[in-house]
Amino acid sequence: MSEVKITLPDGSSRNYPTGVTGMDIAKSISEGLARVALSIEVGGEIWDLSRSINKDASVRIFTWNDKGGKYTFWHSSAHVFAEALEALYPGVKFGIGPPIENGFYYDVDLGDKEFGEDDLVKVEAKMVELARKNSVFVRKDVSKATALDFFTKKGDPYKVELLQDLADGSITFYEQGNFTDLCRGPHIPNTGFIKAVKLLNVAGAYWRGDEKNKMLTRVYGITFPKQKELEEYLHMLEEAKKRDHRKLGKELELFAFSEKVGMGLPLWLPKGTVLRERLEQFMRKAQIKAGYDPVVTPHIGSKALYVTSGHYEKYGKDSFQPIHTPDEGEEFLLKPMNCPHHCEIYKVKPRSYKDLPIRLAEFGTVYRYEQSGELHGLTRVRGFTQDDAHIFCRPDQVKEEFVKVIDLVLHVFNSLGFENYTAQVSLRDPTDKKKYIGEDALWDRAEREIQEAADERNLKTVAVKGEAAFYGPKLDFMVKDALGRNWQLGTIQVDYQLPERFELEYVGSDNQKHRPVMIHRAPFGSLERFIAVLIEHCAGNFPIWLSPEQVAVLPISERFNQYAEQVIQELKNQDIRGYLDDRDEKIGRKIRDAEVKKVPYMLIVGEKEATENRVAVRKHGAGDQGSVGLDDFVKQFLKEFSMPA
RNA sequence: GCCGUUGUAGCUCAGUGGUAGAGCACUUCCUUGGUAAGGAAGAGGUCGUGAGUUCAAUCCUCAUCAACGGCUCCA
Repeated sequence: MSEVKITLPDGSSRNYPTGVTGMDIAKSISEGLARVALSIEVGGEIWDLSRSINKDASVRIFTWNDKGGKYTFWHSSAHVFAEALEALYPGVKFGIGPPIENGFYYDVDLGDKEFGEDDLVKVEAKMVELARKNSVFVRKDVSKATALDFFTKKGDPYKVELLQDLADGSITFYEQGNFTDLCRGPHIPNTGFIKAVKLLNVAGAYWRGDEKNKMLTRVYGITFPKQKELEEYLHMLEEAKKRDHRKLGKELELFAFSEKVGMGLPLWLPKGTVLRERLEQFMRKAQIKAGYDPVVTPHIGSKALYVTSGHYEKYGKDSFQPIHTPDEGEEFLLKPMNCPHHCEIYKVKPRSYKDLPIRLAEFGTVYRYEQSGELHGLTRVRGFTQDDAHIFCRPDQVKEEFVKVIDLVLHVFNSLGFENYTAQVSLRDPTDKKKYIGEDALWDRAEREIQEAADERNLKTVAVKGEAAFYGPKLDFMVKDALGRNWQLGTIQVDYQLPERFELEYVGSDNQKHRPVMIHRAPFGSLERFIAVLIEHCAGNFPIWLSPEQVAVLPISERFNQYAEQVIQELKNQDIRGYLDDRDEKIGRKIRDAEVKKVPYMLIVGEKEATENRVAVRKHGAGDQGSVGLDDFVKQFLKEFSMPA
């Protein structure tokens, strides 16, 4: 009998009879493993445990504790969802139903049926019922003709469409209970592993992600092998919602929106403004150190400016519409980006190669007419301020400048404790060249330079096609929000197009005219989005150098208000931000209110403190810290909590 | 922009085909209290907006605006 050599993750290997299954291997390792095994990775592919292995391979058995195991589990859950849906609503047509980071979704076409909350509950119950049947997932190789015939007869046009793109010989069906689906697999051994089911929400999604196609109903769900894990997950979601910047922004009085002002146009309240201005100061300082020159440009610019830049052609009809003046035919646009203005600053005088790089920085407020459905708290707004700068440099300086910007971005992230970011190299979509301007050679060069610069700083990057700006590729720093959604914060872009369009020049050492290269960069991205993500990261407990209110002075009774005034005045003299709570309330109440407002330090003053010029220190979330002299407190505070350099 | 859900006091939310309620916040008074909510009284709402059905609409219908969850988009 022939044998196959199976190598396990620990490097050990064993021989098994040819045709051994993952389940056989699991059992041979331990009965315990066999009971919890969900799928198996064979030579880099994830397989069903029941599939025969016919050649030597490295394997890894997945359980619920592995990402691959969860993936398999949720993929199978999507099939059970589909089975339940079909049982309850015969005639439903199915799109695709993949596993995702947390759970799965299935896109379905329910015809005219409205699918709401009640339906979710019904389908959930049905799923649990079906899962209990311990139906086995059976894999079948089918020919394309058979598959097409099956789904045509069943009346599943979306599956038929999917099949048309698949090659004959590579098509598999999976069947469990009364449900058969076109599926590459793999699946868990049987439905009985699925013990807890929650359908989370209903959404619309265009078929194949194309807005020209029909919109299907997308149902999101998640399943677990234990009820308790589902409860923990739902609890975790609730906790995450408490950190939502929209909730905290309201509670901590940082920003607000007004229907009258207009959607997507944030109003910065006094406390939010302090936070914002602190961040600006921090960035200004860092930029001065890095050789940037601050500039200021107007909020509008004539249409000609954007025709030159190419933005008008690209976004003109999807922007806020032109502002007209009493002069016939004169048009201005609200500025949607700062680059064209900065190009004009570059052009105010002839530049020599010795002047480069020129780094023009501006906290530029821009306005973009985002689609109404896209607006989202502070992370996607119609008016926002970029910590923008444009570096005009010689071609031979691009990489060095790019690397310096990477350092600046990392400095910002480190100073604010952002550790879990993804550095994404955003490239062109090679299949859709119409979306971009400029010659291929320049694009290739820019894409190469970005990757080289990232490599130079040992930045772990992921390359994503189709995410470039229309004028050039980018290096984007992506950070997740409280609910796991990805947002782009910092961005660095190499641009050979705008210098061309604006006919920017410098005189080289050869006394000839040359084109500079432009690097667009914004380490925060936008103040708005950055603050949103910052709020969610620290759950409103800001680093103290950023806190809108750093210290609350709480007199024990009105008798000590006068001393408290002295304390708060001294703090203000030392640039420490704080407030005096001189309300006619008990100290317990004042403390509670300050704790709820997440004020980092509370200074409690009464008889003892007033006579000895001391303060009783209480730290947010940590309680009483004992009493110190006011001067010592101030000294220590300034030492510990000044803005990072 | 598209699909779905929601819209009641400053905030969080009850509630009803016969023009509304709670808690917190707010105002006043009492209280002067030592580390997470002292007590009392009061004020506050065209029930998102517009139209329709009805003797009567906050509630039913339609439209519209906004927010929320997604999709598409994101200079």
